[in-house]
Amino acid sequence: MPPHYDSKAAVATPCVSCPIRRLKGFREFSAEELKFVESFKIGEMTVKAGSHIFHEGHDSAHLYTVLNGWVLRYKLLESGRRQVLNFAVRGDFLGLQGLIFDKMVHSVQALSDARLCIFSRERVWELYREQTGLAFDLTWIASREESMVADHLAAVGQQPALERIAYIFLYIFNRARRAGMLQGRKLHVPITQEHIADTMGLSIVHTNKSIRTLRDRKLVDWSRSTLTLVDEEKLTELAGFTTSDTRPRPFI
Amino acid sequence: MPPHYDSKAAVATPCVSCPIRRLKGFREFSAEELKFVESFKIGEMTVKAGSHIFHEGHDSAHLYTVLNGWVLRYKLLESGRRQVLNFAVRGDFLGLQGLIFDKMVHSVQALSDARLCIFSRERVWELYREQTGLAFDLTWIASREESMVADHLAAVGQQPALERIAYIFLYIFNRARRAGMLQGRKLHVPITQEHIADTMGLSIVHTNKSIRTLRDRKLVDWSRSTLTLVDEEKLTELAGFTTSDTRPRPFI
DNA sequence: CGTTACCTTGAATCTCCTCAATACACGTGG
DNA sequence: CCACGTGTATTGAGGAGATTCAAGGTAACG
Repeated sequence: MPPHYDSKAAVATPCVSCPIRRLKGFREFSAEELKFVESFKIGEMTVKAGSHIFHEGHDSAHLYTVLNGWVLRYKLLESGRRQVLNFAVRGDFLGLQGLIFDKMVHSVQALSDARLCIFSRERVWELYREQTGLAFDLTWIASREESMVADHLAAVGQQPALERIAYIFLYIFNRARRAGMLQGRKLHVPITQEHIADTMGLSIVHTNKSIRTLRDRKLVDWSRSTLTLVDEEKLTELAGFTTSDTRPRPFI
Repeated sequence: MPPHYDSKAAVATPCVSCPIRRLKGFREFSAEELKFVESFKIGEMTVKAGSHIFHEGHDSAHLYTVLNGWVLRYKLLESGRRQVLNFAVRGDFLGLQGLIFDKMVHSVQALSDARLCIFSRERVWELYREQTGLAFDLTWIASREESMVADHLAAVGQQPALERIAYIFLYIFNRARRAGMLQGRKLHVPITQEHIADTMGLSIVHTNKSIRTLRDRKLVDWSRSTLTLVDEEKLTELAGFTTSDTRPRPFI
């Protein structure tokens, strides 16, 4: 089940001038690393909003880095319910689990139109052999991903609804902030209340009522897919804890 | 806050005759890898039941592999509530996050008296430089850990209490099975109902009532720290899904 | 201008939680 | 050997929080 390749794909950017590298918080690459990544990169592709990049249970020949857009990682249960595991943004790596386990253990879907960088799965071995720093980056990425999912688990398992919503809003906002995706204090996200509900283990109805409470208390605003943190401090206090995203060290 | 070293520590086993390597499901090591791991290993230690191996927020000079015993990884929230992230058994690696983030993002505690293999954190760089296979193993370990936490998240976020308990019992049993820790169809575990509750985001009382229901339905038995799967098939069906532990490929 | 996707709100219900009390096993010290 | 404390398991009762059901409402799009 190959992903949908956009025929109108723009010309791929060379890694040297990759916009992600310029974002602060992303580590420097050596000239040698940059050269390797350039050869490691197969190309770029654009996926349409709603289309799937990986299907749970299937394998994939490729690995991706998100260049633009919002991406969803989720699991479907036999009951038909969906657990959202995480949201991916610019700079996030996709498909590591497919590489490790030979098949994906969750699905990955584009929430918005998204542009992805494509990497060769075969050459990963070369990467491990020749690029120690990049190999460590892959471990870093996997470990950080675990840390984020663990934070979500703590929120879902131990916090009441209002605190959970506060937590996930903060989380989404902070991730977008680091990826340079904010419009001032506002953030436009293609995330619905149903996504929030499926992330935090709540019903849509209760999620909606909780969001309304947060709005009434003037902590956040949420309208037309735009998230505004009105009072970030109080929201942080309410959430109880935040994913402390120390120094990111992404793949591209 | 250094871990508690047991003065009565037995002599460390050479890696060549490591009992874990003989367990099926663990990958073979090349002679070269074995030699490296031997030099990578600092020693062994025994920790007492209840003592901490890592504290959230602190760093550590060492990495560990569990040789024997049960280990708990958990997070404490500001509200005082605890989220158990996972249980570690023989062959599981501890402290990777401390290596990656310079500090632990969760705490690690021995549930029983446990014997650990100690590795040098400094020499990890050497590992990445010279031992491609072992470097990949570390990524594998991080990725698998994420996958397990993601499964727990799906259960906690989307399943009712009874299904959650069924899930975690199956999970614990399967992990113990792969580690060769079963006594026939029984498993002696130093896990309390409170641990189960804090893993699955339930109160102790409701956890107890759910376990009772499972016992009444003759699916499991739980008495004196001994877990028996009376009807594994029905339990699996009830749980809805299980962590499909493909080919383990641990560190030692 | 009708369809679709998403958001919103009220009402009834139920799952799960807290409180409270008791029981049981185990280890320690008198 | 028994009394006592501690940690764990058990059970009932009442209530809070979250769910489901049901019915709109609103914005976007062809």
